[in-house]
Amino acid sequence: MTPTPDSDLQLLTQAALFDGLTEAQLHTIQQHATLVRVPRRTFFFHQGEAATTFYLLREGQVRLSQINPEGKQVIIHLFGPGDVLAVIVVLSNAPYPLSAEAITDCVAWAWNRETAVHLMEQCPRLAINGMDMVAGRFLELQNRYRELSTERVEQRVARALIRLIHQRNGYQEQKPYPLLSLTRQDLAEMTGTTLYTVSRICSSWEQQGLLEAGREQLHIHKLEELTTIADDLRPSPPNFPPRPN
Amino acid sequence: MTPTPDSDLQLLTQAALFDGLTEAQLHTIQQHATLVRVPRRTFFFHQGEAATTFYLLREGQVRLSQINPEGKQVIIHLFGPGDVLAVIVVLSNAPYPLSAEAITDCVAWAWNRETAVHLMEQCPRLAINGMDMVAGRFLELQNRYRELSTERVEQRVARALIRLIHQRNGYQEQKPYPLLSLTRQDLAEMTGTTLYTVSRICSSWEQQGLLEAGREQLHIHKLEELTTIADDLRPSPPNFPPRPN
DNA sequence: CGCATCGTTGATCAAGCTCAAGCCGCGTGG
DNA sequence: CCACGCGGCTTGAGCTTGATCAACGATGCG
Repeated sequence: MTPTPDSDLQLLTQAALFDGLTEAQLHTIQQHATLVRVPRRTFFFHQGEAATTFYLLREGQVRLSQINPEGKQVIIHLFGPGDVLAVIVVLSNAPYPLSAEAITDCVAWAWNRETAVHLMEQCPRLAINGMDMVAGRFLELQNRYRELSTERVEQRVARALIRLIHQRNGYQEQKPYPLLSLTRQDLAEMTGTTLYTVSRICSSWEQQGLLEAGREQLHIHKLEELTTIADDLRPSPPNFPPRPN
Repeated sequence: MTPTPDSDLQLLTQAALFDGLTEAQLHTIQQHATLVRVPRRTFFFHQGEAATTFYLLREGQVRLSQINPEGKQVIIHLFGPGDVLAVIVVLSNAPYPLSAEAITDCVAWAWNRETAVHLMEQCPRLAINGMDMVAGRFLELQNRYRELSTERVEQRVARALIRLIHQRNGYQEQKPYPLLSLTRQDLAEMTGTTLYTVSRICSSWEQQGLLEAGREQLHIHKLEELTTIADDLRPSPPNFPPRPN
């Protein structure tokens, strides 16, 4: 951990978490921040450890996952730059309910529990922003929960890909949209299915020219088609009238 | 909507949401509150409406559910007295992402969006408490998501019952623990399965003397056994060595 | 009494999980 | 530079869980 150099203040101010704060407040916040580097395949924290720190991710990709007694993993979220790690849990001093692993080399700002609470009590705006970010995550999780309850595997995988493209590349990138450092296993753990099923689905989509599949990467050619797959409701024998309603 | 009578201030102050606030702050909050009554089978709000109001539930049971394009419902949470409704969404002025229906006659305090944001900016403590409550819900949802991903139906139903007993009756009640106003359909929508499967499971449990099943109610006799069912990992043919590890 | 809502149970069937076997590509060390 | 091994991926065969459909029973309410 090294003290944050001045040049970083710029970057800090751009984060959604700090929207609407005054110069002075930003300065205080920045003074209490430390910069951490977390190399690929190592952990920000493990499930069960005391939640002492929260992070604002500057560079890299982070996988938030929970593991159950049987050893099965579930991916709750993938984070990218600008996202906030462990805001929720750091307020109540419960243990981390899940683990955060760097999928690529990461750089993040870190604050500890006490300063976090203190800062929020000083500037309500910070608490409100935090709540807002939690809200977004909450909505996403709610939707994924509904999908897991009601949709078939193929649809869920399609949605997962769409979601990843939106949040990772922030849209702008050219077709074919790339998804890197993403294993079939990851996709399976995101959608509540198995490695095997994901593999079959990807193969089938590749044959249809929908995407190009590679080791730890996919390149999506026809996003629109994925969308129609995701929204396609057909609990019925092949060749069904599109739906009477 | 009627102005809140003074006698209610007592009750207000007990809510976890208002923990650690000063007398003065409580008074302000109370002044902006209105009391609403929502009869059984009617809605606090519907999915898709603009989120204008948030609620603190005083009496009754509320079902938070989301409905998908196909018309399938999913129950995200059941609320009881002291719980907070729609805190998350009222900050961002997005539409309600789900519907809230009274399963029994309800009484609740209500605040509108503007006053909520205003109050939180005034007393950070309120924002922090709100975040804390959201955090709890978030953790629950995360766990249910993992369960839905990794566990079999029977386990999920067992867990759902356990959870309901804890949060409804707050423990203290005598065996047999009662669960009222709870249909098989509700249980199915909570656990991501069908009415039929839940019915079969309940029948089987009843035969084993684990509980007593009735119309819209269950009386749990052996909570402990439910726990062992919930934790029972056996992805293997009957009569399997308990697990070597 | 009749209707609506809720619940039960059997028969059937398919989606997707599991297991097994083998391929491919890459990085490491001999 | 090659070979080896590991991590990731593919594909087939078989099987299980739990969904679906259908018919009927029970309960309560107006």
